Amino acid sequence: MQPTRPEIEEAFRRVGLRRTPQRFDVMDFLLRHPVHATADQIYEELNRRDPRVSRATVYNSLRSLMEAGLVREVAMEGKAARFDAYLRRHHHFVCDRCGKVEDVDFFDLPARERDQVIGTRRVREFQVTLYGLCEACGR
Amino acid sequence: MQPTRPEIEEAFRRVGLRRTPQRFDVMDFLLRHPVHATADQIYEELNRRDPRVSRATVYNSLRSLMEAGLVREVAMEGKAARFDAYLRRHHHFVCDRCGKVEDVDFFDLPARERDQVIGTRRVREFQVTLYGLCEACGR
DNA sequence: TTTTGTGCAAAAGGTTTGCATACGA
DNA sequence: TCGTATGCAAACCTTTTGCACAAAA
Repeated sequence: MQPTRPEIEEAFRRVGLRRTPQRFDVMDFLLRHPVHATADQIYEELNRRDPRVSRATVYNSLRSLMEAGLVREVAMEGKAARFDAYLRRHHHFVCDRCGKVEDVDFFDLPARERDQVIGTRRVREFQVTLYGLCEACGR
Repeated sequence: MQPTRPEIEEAFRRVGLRRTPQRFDVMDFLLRHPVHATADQIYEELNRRDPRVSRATVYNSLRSLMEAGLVREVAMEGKAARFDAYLRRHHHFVCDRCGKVEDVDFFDLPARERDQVIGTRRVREFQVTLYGLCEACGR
């Protein structure tokens, strides 16, 4: 989109991604809407603003952004995947009722239990997903 | 299949699920193969043993088992869903290389951090997923 | 100029559904 | 018997792919 968003340009440069308008817009959308949109929601919005944007390109962009580590896919039971700008570590909260996915601040695991449980596996990363009722649904 | 498996019959009775051969076999398969099979893998195996088993019925059975809380769906980024008999709480480990999903023993989260992070949301459950290299791939 | 991305439409999974029939309780 | 599950095939939804053209570095 219009506002230059130097952080995106810088991130693209850092990971060696070409700056195409479509790819830029996908990243921009994810940063502006931290609501874990589906590929289709991203497509609808970008295509409405600029009809040149195709569904395939949204998927392609998401893939390159994921491969570059700037975006993460949040696998959702049964439903379409959701996407998440991943510039800083965090966990997720999924509302049982409205299905919304919210970011929650990162926190670490208790080292003792974790080490006991992982045995000799080499753990690169972990992700905590909490389920329950979000603030709006919970009252 | 053949061996009566009283634990399954009992679980079905407990949650009020009819005992059909197909449904029973799906549950039995998941208990015998704690490898987080896809619906299609379950279908292939059951249909090979008994050609009367259809794909739709495998999906239907998985759905009723999930609704009854006996089975859990493990959402996998990009790929087909995997299914997991969920008679006791546990977490998951996903191998980056071979894609295998392993159960790891349940452990709790540090209460302080968790409460800070969830704020006023009502958390019903949580799930930790660890990523890395499994024992076989790690050396 | 070289390489990579884009758009389109078609294809490929994976999962759900409608309907007549079969089966469990 | 009554109500629910099954099997089949078709429908559906999401995602990927092949190819010719366009744009980035």
